Amino acid sequence: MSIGEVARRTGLSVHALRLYEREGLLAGEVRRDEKGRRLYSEWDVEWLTNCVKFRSSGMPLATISRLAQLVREGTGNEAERLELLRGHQLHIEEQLAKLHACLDLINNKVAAYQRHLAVGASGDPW
Amino acid sequence: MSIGEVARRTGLSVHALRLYEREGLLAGEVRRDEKGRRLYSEWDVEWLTNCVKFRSSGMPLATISRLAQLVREGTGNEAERLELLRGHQLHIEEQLAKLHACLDLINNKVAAYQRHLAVGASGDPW
DNA sequence: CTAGGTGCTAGACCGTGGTCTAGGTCAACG
DNA sequence: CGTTGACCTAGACCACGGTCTAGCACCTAG
Repeated sequence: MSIGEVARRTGLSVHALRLYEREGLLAGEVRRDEKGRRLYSEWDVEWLTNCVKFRSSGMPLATISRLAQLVREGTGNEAERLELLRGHQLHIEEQLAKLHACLDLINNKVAAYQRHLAVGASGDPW
Repeated sequence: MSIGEVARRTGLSVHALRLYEREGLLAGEVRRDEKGRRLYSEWDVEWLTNCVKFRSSGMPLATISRLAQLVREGTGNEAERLELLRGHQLHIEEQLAKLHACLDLINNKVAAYQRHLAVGASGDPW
């Protein structure tokens, strides 16, 4: 599968795909054809799809790279992979808490402004 | 209240506080004492606390700045404030969805690795 | 008197995560 | 044959959100 195809399927740009490769995010070597063009496997696309999820939940490239490295190294380091994943689990839970806190704030403000606009209330909700 | 005190209370650095002011994030003018030092009100701290929440939920400085501007301009633009807030509401909901998607992935992987480690199963979960 | 702590401004610097460009190779189309 | 389009590398460039420095002023304590 060509880089363009993978870009379409993952939503990443070809630039980003090359960057990710340079940064070592890919578990599994990227093969090349005779002309030096990258060839991706179905499995690479799955992995990259996971990378996209990690990224969109705030995992830094360096961390994904570390995970990829562990996977590349093969069995024997499962404990470390687990630790890394659990670290990110915590991180996500913190983010969820912050998002909920902000959502509460906004919901209140939105409700206040809606009342304000509907009733023509006086006094600035803010 | 001095900038140092506000830094302590909001968790922002004094550098960040000055940056925020330059970027127009503060609704309400920051007064200065005779010697030119910033004086913050209790209300500024509340506002900044909200800014911190907005930031930690991914609202860009530019957007907070816009909101602050609307608030500074006084009543009459409530509809636009509401629109801005609802935009961010949507944004937060998207983030929540992404976080949950990643959390699902991680939970599965964590469970897989725990089984793997406990049972000494063969085959790499990844 | 002096040292330490706090504050000021202006502006340099930084990490992160990309994006874009230059300059080149190749294959297919018309 | 020329052009178009996909790909390659190396490296420049960018936005964002800060952080830090230089150089200065002031106050307080020792």
